[in-house]
Amino acid sequence: MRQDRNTEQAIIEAARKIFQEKGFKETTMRDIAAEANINMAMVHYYFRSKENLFFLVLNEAFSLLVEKIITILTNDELDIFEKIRAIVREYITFFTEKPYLPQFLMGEVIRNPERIGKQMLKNMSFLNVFRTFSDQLEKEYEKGTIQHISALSLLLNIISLCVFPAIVKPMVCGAINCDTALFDLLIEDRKTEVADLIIKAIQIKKI
Amino acid sequence: MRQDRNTEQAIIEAARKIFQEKGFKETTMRDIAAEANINMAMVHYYFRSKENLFFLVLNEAFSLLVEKIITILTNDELDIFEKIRAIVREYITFFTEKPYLPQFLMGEVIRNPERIGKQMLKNMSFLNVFRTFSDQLEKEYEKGTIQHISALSLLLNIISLCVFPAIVKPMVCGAINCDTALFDLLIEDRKTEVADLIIKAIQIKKI
DNA sequence: GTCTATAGCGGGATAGAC
DNA sequence: GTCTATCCCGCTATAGAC
Repeated sequence: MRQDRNTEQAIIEAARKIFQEKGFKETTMRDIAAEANINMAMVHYYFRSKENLFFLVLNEAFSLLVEKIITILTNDELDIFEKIRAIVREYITFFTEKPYLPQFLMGEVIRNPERIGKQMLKNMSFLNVFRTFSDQLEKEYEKGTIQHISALSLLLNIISLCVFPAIVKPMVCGAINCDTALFDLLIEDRKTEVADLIIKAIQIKKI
Repeated sequence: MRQDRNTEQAIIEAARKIFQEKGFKETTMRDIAAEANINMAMVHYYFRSKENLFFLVLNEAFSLLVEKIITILTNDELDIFEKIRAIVREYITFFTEKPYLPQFLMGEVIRNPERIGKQMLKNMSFLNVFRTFSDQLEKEYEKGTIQHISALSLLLNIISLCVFPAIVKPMVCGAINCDTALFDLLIEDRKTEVADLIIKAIQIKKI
């Protein structure tokens, strides 16, 4: 009985789960095989090496995030403020639904920053998107509605405020001895608060 | 010839360097011994296990950071805004001087969040400091100078904006193909920009 | 395609001479 | 205290039977 796709799919799903939980080094091929209810040799049969399988899962997750932000930034119908609100809402929601992702991705960003950076660079659309957004910011500045700010700095602020709290959530809950559900409420509020904060900080108040 | 302290010190310094560069799993006792110009057995003689040595280095680094923020938050002579400015300035400066630290600490926060959280909880002064700051915020709110915001949310914002950019610096430089020196300039500007941003966002404008 | 068994290596830890 | 040599385990990867 042929069950190529079944087995392959089962391995990918198992790998996704275990890698995202434990990261590259802490995950063993035995773990993955066990989770997929097959033998360790099969994992090598389908994916040749642990690295191959890992990068498959990593790129998959990373692409999701990058596509989200690109979709928003290239939407001509949104002004700067709507884009900010959309990014914040999408990211915080996404991380709430997939709580392992921030740690998983950040772990790899820390372990191997150049690899991910290079890969983003290859994806040329990213640089273009960045420039387009930068132009839009410049125009808004000339209209006198916002302060001058570099696109990089603005994006860094947005991503920082969305991602970092998700990463430190387990530590903070331990440190101040609070329930994770309570922290989730705080995060829920941040879906609008963070955007408000950033917009208020760059917006020039009308008289 | 007795050289307890020399050897012990050499090991700690070597461990600090290698662990901070490569993290726990990627570091081997052989690496550390080589860096300290001694034998691997000596490292075990002085510190019994890899974990012992690692936590020594980790706690050392982590304490530095926590003490910095506690010192600022408990300084009665500073108002809310001065505290925000001081924390931002101290942290960004610190991370610029020790570029490995953010990655190192964050790596461990991701790998073992509960352990660090628990340890902070044991350090009871931290919870008190947090409450004191919370009270100060409440008073400022009653004076009508700032919007209502929880101490946790505010601190999360500050730390996020200081730490996250330092962590992703190598990736971002790769992604947009910019020199790290250029990125450092951007970070330098953030020593005041980040505080401005946060203060502008919570401050209630006088009429 | 799927399994069992094992090669082969790199790591932490330790015994024991000096 | 310091060294060399070695133990022993757990991991990735593969050989080979079915």
